[in-house]
Amino acid sequence: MMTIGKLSVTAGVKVPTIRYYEDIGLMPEPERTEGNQRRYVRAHLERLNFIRHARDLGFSVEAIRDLLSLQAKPDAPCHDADRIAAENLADVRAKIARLKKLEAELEHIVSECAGGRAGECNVLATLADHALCTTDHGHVHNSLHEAS
Amino acid sequence: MMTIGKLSVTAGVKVPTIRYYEDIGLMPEPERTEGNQRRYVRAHLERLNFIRHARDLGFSVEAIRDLLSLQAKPDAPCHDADRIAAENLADVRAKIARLKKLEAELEHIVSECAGGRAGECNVLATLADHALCTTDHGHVHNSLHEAS
DNA sequence: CCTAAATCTCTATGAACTAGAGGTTCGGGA
DNA sequence: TCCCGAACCTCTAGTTCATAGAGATTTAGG
Repeated sequence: MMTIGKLSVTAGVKVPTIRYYEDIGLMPEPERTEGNQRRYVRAHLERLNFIRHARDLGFSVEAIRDLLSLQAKPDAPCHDADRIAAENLADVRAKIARLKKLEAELEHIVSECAGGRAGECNVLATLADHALCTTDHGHVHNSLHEAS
Repeated sequence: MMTIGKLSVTAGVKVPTIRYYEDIGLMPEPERTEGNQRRYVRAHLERLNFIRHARDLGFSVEAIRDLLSLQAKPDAPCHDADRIAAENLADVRAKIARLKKLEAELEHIVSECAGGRAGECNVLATLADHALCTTDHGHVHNSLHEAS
């Protein structure tokens, strides 16, 4: 039996957010004390961890709701789970690819600029041109500043 | 010279969102026709592409504003760019790591379940246990369903 | 038993959009 | 040249996913 505060710290989810998740039905209503305070058990912690991880990774609340509801029906769960997983896989891969590009650019910026040579850094031009592009839109001239 | 509709389609950003970006100062006010309609040039498209990519990758509007503002001051821009880059690098790496884990799990789900064997699939138990965990919280028993 | 910390509900704020109402402008065809 | 439907305009309101206070109540340790 743990309080909402303990659950909050353990799962790394803020107290109001836990109550919010209860409101929208992601978390079940826990038992209450005589004085109306929520008391949670380990199962709640695991569910909340699941929700937090999924949110961190960009799943919408709706997707999480789907996922959580699946386990309630043990008949033919695979098909739905498969669909949900497949729907996210391409997206996840695209995100990884773009983040890797971004990582490389950020590394470049940090290592190059940490030296302290200001004025020779074309970081922003680079970023504006290609760093964040997954779709190849060819060689376009950087005119970021012209737009502002 | 393109209309907001053309810009919207080309950049993949909805029309109201473009106007919203203008409101909050991410996009500059473009020229207008006699009849008060916005007309954009290529520079606007590039800037909007930059914004969209950055948003997709999880940068906040504030971070993007920082990045965009840097190029306006050519004096000692490196220091700021460096700081902004460094602030984001760790976060980007963490995101990549977690997404890779998620990718592996999703692949597993898709390949395993695509066979069609319903009822033998422990996808959800797997997810609930460890799939989405970056912080190792040890071997906890899956009791997701007990919480609902 | 007493009190400080934690909890309760409820309402409001925040970011980042998104949608709709009601009116105006644009551009291609008759 | 005029017309009309699509696209545009502003403005307000709603959405999602939280997060922050106000003011009242409960809990637990000394």
